[in-house]
Amino acid sequence: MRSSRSFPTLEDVAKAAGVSTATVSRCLNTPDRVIKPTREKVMKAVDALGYTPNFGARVMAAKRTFTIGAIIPTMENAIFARGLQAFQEELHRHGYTLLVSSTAYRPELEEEQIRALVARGADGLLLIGYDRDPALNAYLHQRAIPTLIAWAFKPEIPKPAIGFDNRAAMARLTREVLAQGHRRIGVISGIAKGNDRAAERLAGFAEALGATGLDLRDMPVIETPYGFENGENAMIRLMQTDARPTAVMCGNDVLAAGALRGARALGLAVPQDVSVTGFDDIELARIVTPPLTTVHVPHREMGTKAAIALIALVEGGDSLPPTDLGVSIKRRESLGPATPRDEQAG
Amino acid sequence: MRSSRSFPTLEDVAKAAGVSTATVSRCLNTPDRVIKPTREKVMKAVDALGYTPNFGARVMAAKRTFTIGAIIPTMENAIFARGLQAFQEELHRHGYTLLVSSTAYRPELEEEQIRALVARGADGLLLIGYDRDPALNAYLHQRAIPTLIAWAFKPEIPKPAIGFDNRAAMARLTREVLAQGHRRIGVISGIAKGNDRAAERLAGFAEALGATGLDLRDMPVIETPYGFENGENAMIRLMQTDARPTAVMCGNDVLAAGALRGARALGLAVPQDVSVTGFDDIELARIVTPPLTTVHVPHREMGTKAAIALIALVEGGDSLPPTDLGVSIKRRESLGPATPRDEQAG
DNA sequence: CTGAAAGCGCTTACAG
DNA sequence: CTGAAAGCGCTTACAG
Repeated sequence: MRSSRSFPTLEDVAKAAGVSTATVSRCLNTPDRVIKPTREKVMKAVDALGYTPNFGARVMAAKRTFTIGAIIPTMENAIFARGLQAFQEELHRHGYTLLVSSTAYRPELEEEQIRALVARGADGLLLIGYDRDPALNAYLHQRAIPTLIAWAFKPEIPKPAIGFDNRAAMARLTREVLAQGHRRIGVISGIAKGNDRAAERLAGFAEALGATGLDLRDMPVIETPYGFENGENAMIRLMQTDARPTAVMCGNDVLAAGALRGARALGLAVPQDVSVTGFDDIELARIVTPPLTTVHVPHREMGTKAAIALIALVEGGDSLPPTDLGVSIKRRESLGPATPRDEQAG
Repeated sequence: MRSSRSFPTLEDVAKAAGVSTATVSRCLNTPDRVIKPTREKVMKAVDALGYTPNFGARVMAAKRTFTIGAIIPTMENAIFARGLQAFQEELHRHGYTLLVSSTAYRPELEEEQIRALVARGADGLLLIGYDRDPALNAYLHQRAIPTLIAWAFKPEIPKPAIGFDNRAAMARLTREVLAQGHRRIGVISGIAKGNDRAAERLAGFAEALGATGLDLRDMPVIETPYGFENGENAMIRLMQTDARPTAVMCGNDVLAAGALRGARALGLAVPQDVSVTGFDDIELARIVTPPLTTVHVPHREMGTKAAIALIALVEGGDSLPPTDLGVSIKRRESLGPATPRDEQAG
């Protein structure tokens, strides 16, 4: 049993070294405020006793846990896994530890998770996207928990955020698709409700369309949870209609990988019969055949910068302007020129 | 500033409700030990003040954090991401929070991470595999931190573990490959040093080979860090030798996906010219062309059961026997019968 | 540069 | 069922 055996305390060390507990504490936390001989005596005692500070006591006295909480939709999606990995590595470098929780893409669970992490003493919080109940924002504000929003960036919202403009990115990719002559473009989107990144991507699509005089309402759009099989099924549905799209833009790479397989199941060649695009540029985008034209998002960079920004927030206390990481378009084989309708209808 | 504003304390609640702090504490932690009228009075005060327990104080007094630490090689590998996701979901269900740290596949970092999580007050630890410095094991034992090993299972080692027998699994898959007539089999393995799972897979391969009168030393084996491009390069190297293997077994699915692309780069058809197998059965195994024959590992189940077992260890205190989850072989198109040497040499 | 001492906000035997 | 009080092990003004 853990509690029955007791570990050496600061006081034990102080006694062994013949100093006060205050001095031991200083040796450990602010060593330059102690002269060298004293410090050496103390450190020797620390080593001899195998002393480790008691976490709870330290937290209570210092009112900080050096712990950062992150709440993400899921670790199973490579984009969050990579970003979170980089986030954790950077936190570790600064002496912080990561507390994680996931909502499994059920936004209604987020509040409970936030409260749990706050109750666990998280010094700061990393949250994905802006969509949130005002009451929750009020709670966060009242508890004065530094919070950073990642994976999204809206210049008009004055909250600390680090990410990229999903809408602008999708608009850019759409313009590339339009430039290839496509005029009938299908969309396989993630569920937009409760996911502002998905909603923004759809909005960006509509925006680029509008600029060319086209209308979103004329395009076949399917919303489906992110997932390989869902992409496959959606693709099959889209291509079995009378007015087949010549290009299908997907809400992320996983959906696009599924769409590729859907096309194959239908005997359609990509991009000759139909073009496909993704979003995120995860490893999968390079692995599938043909490789995906997609939006490259710097996930690791986002994670690293998010860690730095959040620590600054926690330690500095003052707010940070939203920062836009920017994305680029990765041109690969899955996007080609539009094929005249009659030819492809075969 | 967080520290300047102070939140209501237990004592504030006690005063507001006209009871002692002990009673408030009981209402929150062991409500059945308080009669209903008292409890209602207290809860009303809790709500009115918006009271939340102070984490540090609670930890110090209770000597528990309700926090579990996990140290994994990386979140970027889907197998750990999925398992950890399930692990976290189950922990959450039991009121525990997950603290994560990763070694980026550098085993020498593990000790530091373990100490950091212990210092953060983790009530228990999830560790991957058995390979560990004896001094570290001694430290864990001395601190009396309940520890569970996952992703591996060795019946002969009497430590709490939950996983599967990597060696037996690889031996089984090898027998399938042998049954297809392959006698010259290449291996693209993960780095075995410091990774007992990779080492065991290699050992399982050798074992099955030996049972058929073949010898590992006659087979071309490449060790390389897990990674798509590494698999691709290794495959190209293997197939450019004089004595080409007719089948290539890979240490995991990511390497196998790379091998598939390497084969394609060389103009080799899979499985007609060369068979390829994977390990893990992540989503990718179904996505690539052709889909991979691989070992199916129940990652989510492992995560969920690991959480349950570790909580039992933390709360019960007594040890658990190692449990074997078992794996199955997924037969897909990437494995086919061996082709006569002269034919394929072309 | 160092020490005595208060205080952080809970939990939990121990009484009653 | 409830309360008074000790105690958990640190940190940090405040003196000196």
